[in-house]
Amino acid sequence: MSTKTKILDAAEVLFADKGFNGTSLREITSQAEVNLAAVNYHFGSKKELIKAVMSRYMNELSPRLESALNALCLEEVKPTLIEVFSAFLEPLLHLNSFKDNGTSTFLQLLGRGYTDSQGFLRWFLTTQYPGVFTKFTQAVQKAYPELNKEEMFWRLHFTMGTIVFTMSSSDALIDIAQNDFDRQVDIAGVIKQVIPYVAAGVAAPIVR
Amino acid sequence: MSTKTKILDAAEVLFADKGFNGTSLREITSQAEVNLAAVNYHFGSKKELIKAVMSRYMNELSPRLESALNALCLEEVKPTLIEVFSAFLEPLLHLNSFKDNGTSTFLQLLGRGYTDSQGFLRWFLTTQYPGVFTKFTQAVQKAYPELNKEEMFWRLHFTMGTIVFTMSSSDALIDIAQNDFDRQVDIAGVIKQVIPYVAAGVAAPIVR
DNA sequence: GTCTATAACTAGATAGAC
DNA sequence: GTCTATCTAGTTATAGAC
Repeated sequence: MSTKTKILDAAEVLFADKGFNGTSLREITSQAEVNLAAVNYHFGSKKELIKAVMSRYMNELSPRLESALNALCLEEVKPTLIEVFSAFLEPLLHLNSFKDNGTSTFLQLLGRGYTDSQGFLRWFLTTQYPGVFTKFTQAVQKAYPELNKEEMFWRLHFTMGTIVFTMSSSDALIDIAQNDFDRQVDIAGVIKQVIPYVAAGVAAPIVR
Repeated sequence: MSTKTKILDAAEVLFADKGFNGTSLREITSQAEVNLAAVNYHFGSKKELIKAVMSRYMNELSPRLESALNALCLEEVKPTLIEVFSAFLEPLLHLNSFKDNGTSTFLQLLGRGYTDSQGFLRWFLTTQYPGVFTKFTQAVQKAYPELNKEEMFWRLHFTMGTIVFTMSSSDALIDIAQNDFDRQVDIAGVIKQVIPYVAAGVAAPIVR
C-alpha cells in the first residue's frame, strides 16, 4: 500500500472523529506509520490533504448519485419525495463496499466540513461537484412543484442539516439505540429512519 | 464593565463564529482588551470558560423554556406538535433582549458544542439542565402519543440536528436569502421557517 | 486584580542528508 | 521517496512583580 494511500486512510478516520482542526499531522502520520514530512511531500499542505480526502469519496459517490437523480428527473411519472431521498441510499451505501465504514465516515466528514473551517468545504463541494446539487433540486422540484425557489432553499438546507448532523453523531446514536432500546442498528438503519423524517419535513404545509 | 464580563462577551462571539477549538485565548483577551492571564485567573482554564459562556445563556433560557413546556404538559387539551415547538420561540427570542444577537449566538454555540470537543458539551447540558429535556419529551409524548420511546428518540435527535445545524449557519443563510431572493430575514424568521419543517418531520408516518 | 515574562508544549512546514 | 532535525509561530498555563 502506497504512502499516499496510507495517509489518506488514516486521515479520513481521524478527521471524521475529531474534526479537521482537531487532528494534527503528527497524529495522522503516526497512525499511518509514515514519516511526518510525507504529508507535505505528497499533498503540499494540510488543506490540500483535506481536499484529497473528500475528493476520493466524492469521485466515487457523485456519478452514481447524479445518475440516480437524473433517472428520476427523466421519468414520465412524478416521483414522491420519499423516492427522491431514497435515491441517495444506494450511492451512499455503495461507499461501504468501496471502504470499510465508508458511508459513515463520508457523512461524518461532510458534517465536519460544514462546521469546521468556516465554509471552505461547502465552497469546495459546490464548485467542484455542482452537478449533484442541481440534479437534486431538479428532482425535488419535480416531486413537489408547489414549493417555490425560496421555500425549497430553506427546506433543502434544513434537510442537509438533519442528515449531516445526524451522521456526524451516528456512532453515538447507534450506541444509545443499542444500550437504551436493545436495538441493533447500522448506518443503513439510521438512513432509513431519517428518510421519512426529511421527506415529511420538505412536504410540510407551506406557510406564507 | 468587569473583566470577567468583558471576557465572556468577547468569548461567546468568537466561539460562535470559529468554534471552541478554533478560538485561542489570545484572540479572546485581545478582543476583550484584557490581559492574557486574566482568563486563567478568573475562570481557571479554557474549558471552564466554555462552561461559563454556556451557563450564562442556559440560566437565562432554561427556566422560561421549562415553564413554557410545563404549561403545555399541564393543559387539559392535547397540544399540536407545532405548539410544542413554538414553545421554544419566546424563550429563545428573549435571549435577544438579554444580549445583542443573543438568540443567534446561543444557537450557534449549541451547534459548536455538539460537534467540537467530542460531546463534552452534550454531557454538560444533559447533566446540568436535565429538566429541559424531560419536559420536552413529555410535551412531545403528549402531542403525539402513538410514537414509542425509540421512535421519539430518533425523531427528536433529527430535530435537534436540524435546529442546531441551521442555526450554526444562520448568518450565511440570512445572507443568501438576502442576495438570492431579495428577502429580509432575521433569526426569528429562520426559526419560524424551521418550525413547520421539524413538526412535520416528527409527525411523519411511522415505518415499522 | 492586573500586569510582564516566560515556561512548557504543540502546531504546520521545510532544508538537506541519504 | 523517505528520513532526521529543525524552524517559526502558535498554543495554554503559570510564576512572581506590582
